Amino acid sequence: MSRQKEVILSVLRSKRFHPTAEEILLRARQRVPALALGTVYRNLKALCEEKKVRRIPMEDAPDRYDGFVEPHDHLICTTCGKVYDIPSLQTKEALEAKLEAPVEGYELKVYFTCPNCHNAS
Amino acid sequence: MSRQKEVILSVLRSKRFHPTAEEILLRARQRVPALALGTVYRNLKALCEEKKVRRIPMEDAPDRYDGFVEPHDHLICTTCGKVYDIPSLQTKEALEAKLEAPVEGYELKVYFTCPNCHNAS
DNA sequence: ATTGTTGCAAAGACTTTGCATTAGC
DNA sequence: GCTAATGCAAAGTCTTTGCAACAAT
Repeated sequence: MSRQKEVILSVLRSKRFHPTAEEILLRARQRVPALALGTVYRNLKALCEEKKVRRIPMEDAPDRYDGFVEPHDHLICTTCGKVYDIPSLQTKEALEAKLEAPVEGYELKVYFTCPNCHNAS
Repeated sequence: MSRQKEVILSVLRSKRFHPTAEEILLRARQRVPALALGTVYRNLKALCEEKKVRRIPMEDAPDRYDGFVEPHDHLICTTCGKVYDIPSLQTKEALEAKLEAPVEGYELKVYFTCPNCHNAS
């Protein structure tokens, strides 16, 4: 694992947040100043394939990435875009039982207005 | 409602499918030959805001659109990308009860391999 | 005439990729 | 040395937008 990949992964594991590729770049550059955005994307893609990182595709904004890969769902503020973790509200097995067919995975996103944004309005 | 918008909506309501903007363009041009892709996007956006159409954001492919707006979820083939409707597996109310917070909406996508693609492999 | 929409083409946002260079065995 | 990964910049994909022309009152 290259230094760059290592740093990108450690940024994602450093705390529970859901940064974009750009945000990862900024933090990782504190340790690898010459890091390029293309390298961030390349390594994120590889880390996702290795199941070490999870991508959170966003609807109208850059995708976010999650260093915590145990099953959980996401709660997304429709105002500021911030992403919160929530416990899994579905299981693959329950879905398979309902659908009576094998399921490869699922993605549940719940939209709300976070307390900050709610108070601000 | 302009002729263009009307035709776009009727394409989406003509049958249960989940076309991309391009696919809508091709079908709508049978009735409005000069139709432009920008106009399709503009009208799709308006129709979504009017809640007459639902957008299905896709992860690594052009978004798809759905002319049926009653609550339901989507089953997506990871091989061919085709989208199938399934009955709602969640309700907003159930989510609110679990999360103990007001919820604006949710999006559940379940991934599988459709029978066609499964047989082909 | 005025207002809203269109078609077209250019711009935008995000992500991927080609390639010469560099890093690590 | 050889291979894999990088930085950089250019290209790619999908979507949005500015604007002059057109439509519909």
